Amino acid sequence: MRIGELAEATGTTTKTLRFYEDQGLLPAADRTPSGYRDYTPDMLGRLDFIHRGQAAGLTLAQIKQILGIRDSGTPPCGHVSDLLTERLRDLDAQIAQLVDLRRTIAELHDNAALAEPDTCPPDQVCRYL
Amino acid sequence: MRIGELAEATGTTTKTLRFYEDQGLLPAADRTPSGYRDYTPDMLGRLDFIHRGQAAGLTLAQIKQILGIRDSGTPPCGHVSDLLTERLRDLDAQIAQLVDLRRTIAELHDNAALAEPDTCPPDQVCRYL
DNA sequence: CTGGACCTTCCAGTGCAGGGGAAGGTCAAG
DNA sequence: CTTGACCTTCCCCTGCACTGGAAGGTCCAG
Repeated sequence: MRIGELAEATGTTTKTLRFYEDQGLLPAADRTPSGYRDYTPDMLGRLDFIHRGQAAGLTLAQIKQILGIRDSGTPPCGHVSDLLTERLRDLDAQIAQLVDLRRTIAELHDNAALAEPDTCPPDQVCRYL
Repeated sequence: MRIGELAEATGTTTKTLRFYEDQGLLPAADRTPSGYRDYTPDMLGRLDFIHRGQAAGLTLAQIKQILGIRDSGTPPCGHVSDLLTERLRDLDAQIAQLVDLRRTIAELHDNAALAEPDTCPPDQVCRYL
């Protein structure tokens, strides 16, 4: 299977596939006599895993690490579980921060609704922010 | 006031102040005879505004726009209010998306807790993701 | 044998908000 | 008179995940 076919089958681009190979997420592909990359069908599952990892908010570096564990012959499930735990912690922190920010902005916005722009002192630029 | 003093007074760095000047957020500063930047105290308020804008999640480009309105002699309050409205919309969308993702990841993580790694099919890399 | 679709490598740029560090000028204290 | 802290401009680097484009090779249909 050539790179264009694999790209289409997995909903990505040839550029991205070469980039993944370069970054070590995909093994160096076999080549046809003329130098074209020639992929085996198991790349479909690997690409799918990469997409699932991205959907879960993992970085390519983290996904690469998981793939490395799998490639070394060990089921990476334990590490995946750890990463998911970490991801949950990060998400909770991130959500809390955004909710906080939302509250702050809502207050500012409420104040701005009562605005008397002409009384806004220029040295503060705008007092509603 | 020299650039180092202004940086310290506003809790930033000289690098950042030169960068802001370069990006048009700060007007080109006056110079001493020897070429040093010489700031007037009203930069304190301007820098403070920039920090408030950043704390509200505005980009430097948006802050620059507001400053431009103020510099043209108009109170920018109306535009600020619009930006805050937009920011609220974006934050709501972003929070909803993260909460969604959190739920998905929590499910994956719960599944992973019941993991039997040895039954995890290699072609999927890890089925708990 | 020519055109077009596909493939190759390599280099550079995107957005965001700065940071690092070199090479050199300036100022006040000791 | 020198030391050290400060200032100047300049250009490149960071992280993240790609994307664009140039220059050239390959494959197949007409």
